[in-house]
Amino acid sequence: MSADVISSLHNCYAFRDQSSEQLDHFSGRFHSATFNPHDYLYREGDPPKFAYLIQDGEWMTEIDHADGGRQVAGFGGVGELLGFGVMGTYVYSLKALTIVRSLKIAQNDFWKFVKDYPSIQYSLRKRANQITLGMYRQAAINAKLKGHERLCVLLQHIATYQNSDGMAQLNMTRHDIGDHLGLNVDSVSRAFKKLQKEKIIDMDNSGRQIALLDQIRIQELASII
Amino acid sequence: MSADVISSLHNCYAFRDQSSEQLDHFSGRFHSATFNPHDYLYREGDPPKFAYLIQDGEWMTEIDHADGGRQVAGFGGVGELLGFGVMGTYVYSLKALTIVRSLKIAQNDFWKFVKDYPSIQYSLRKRANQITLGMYRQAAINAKLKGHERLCVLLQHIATYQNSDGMAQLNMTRHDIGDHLGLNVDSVSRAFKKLQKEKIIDMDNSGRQIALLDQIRIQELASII
DNA sequence: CGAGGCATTGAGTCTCCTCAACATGTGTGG
DNA sequence: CCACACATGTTGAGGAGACTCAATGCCTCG
Repeated sequence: MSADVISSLHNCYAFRDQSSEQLDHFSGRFHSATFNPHDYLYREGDPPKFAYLIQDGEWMTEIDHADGGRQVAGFGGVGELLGFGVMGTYVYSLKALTIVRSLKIAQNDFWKFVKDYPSIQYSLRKRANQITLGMYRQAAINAKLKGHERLCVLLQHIATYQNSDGMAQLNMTRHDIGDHLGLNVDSVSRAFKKLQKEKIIDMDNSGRQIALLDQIRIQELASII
Repeated sequence: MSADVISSLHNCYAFRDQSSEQLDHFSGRFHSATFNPHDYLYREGDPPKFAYLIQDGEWMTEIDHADGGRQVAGFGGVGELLGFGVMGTYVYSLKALTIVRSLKIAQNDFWKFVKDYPSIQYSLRKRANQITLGMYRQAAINAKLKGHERLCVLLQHIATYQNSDGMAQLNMTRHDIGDHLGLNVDSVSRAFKKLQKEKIIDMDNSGRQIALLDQIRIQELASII
C-alpha cells in the first residue's frame, strides 16, 4: 500500500532524487483520490487545498475568460504534479479526461515536505521553467503555424505522453482541441480532414482514434519553421 | 552608493520583505552594469553567469527558432529581475531597447542570498506563476484577437510600465512588435494605421510616439471577449 | 553618395471564421 | 417505447483578416 505510494513518488520528477527513507517519512501524507471523466479535480478560483500527483489517466487544464471563452492550457498524462501554486487560489481548473487515479496531499504538508528536502525546490523551479518555456512555444505555434500544422504538434504531444507507438487516442472533444490551438470547432474538423486526405493520419469512425501514418511528415509539419 | 543599491533592491518584488540589515549583508555582491540600446545583457544558450535587476531603461526577451524565426517573449521596464533560471543555460536572450542601468549578481551569490532568506523563494515562485499566467494570456491573445486588438493590449502594457499618462513611447521596431504579437511587419503597420484612422491613437512622424486618444476604446478592444 | 535598416502602402491570394444545415449518439420524460 | 432536447461532429458557402510580394520613401552611417 505504502509501497505503491513510494513507487509513484519515485516516478515523479519532483521526488526522484529522494531516498526511500525520506519518501517513507511523508508517504503517509498522501491519500488516494479517483475521478471520473469530466470531473474537476479543482476549479480556477477555488482556495488551493491539495496538490495532486497523477498516477493514472489523462487530464486537461483550462482557464476561463470573462465572456465564456476559454483557454485550454494543456493536456497531459501520468506523472505530473499539479495544483501547488502560490497565488491564493488555483489559477486554472484541472479536469479529468479519463478515469484519473491520483495521490493528493494538503498544501501545508506539501510545503513542509519541500522545506525539509530543499532539493525538491530545485526540481519544482526547473519544472516551472520548462512549463513557461512550453507556453512561449505554444504562443509561437498559435501565432505562426496553420491549423493542420498546429494539430500535428498536438498529435505528437499526445502520442508521446500516451506512449502508444504511432497512435493517438483523443479523449478530449474537438472543442477542447480548438480552445487549445486557437481554432474553432469547424476548423479543427477541417484540419483533421486535410491530414486524412493527404494520408498523413487515419481516423476510425468515432474520430477519436488516430493512426499517425506518416510520422516523418508530421514531424516536418509540426516544426516551427 | 550602497544606499542606491539597497534602495533598488527594496523596489524589487523579490527583496521587498527583507530588512535593510539583511539587504546590507548582500548589497556588496551586486555590481552596476550599463548597456546601450541593442546590446544583449545575455544570450539564449549562454551559461548563466549573472542575474540582473533592472534599475532604469527598457528591455525585451527573445527566443530564436531553428529557421531564423523568432519569438519575442515580452517587453518590460524597471524593477524586473531576470536571468536566474535553473536550466543550465539562459533560455531566452535579454536585449536592451534603451540605455539600461542594472545591478548584476553572480548566480552563486544570488542563490546563497535566496537560501539565507527563504521568503525570497516564495516571491520568486509567485512571480514565476504570474509570468506563466501571462504567457497563457498571450497565447490566448495571439489566438483569438485581431491584429489591431492585439496591438491595443501591447500599447496598454507599454503605457503601464512607462507610467506615462496616455502616451506610449515605442522603443522597439515594428518587426519586434510583430514577433511578439504573431503578425508580420506589414500587418503591424496596417494595425497602427487602422487605430489611427479610427482616432483611437495618434502617431508622430517617426511612428514611435503614440498618443492613446481613446483609452476606453483601447480597453474594450484589448479585452479578451 | 550609396548601402542597409526601417516603415508604409497596394494588389492578389490563402486561411480561417461565421453562419447554416445536417447527422449521430445519449439521456430524459411522457 | 417513443419523442425530444442536447451535445458533438461534419460539411458547404461566403466573407473578413492576414500573408506574400513588390514598390517606394525616409533615415542613418560609413
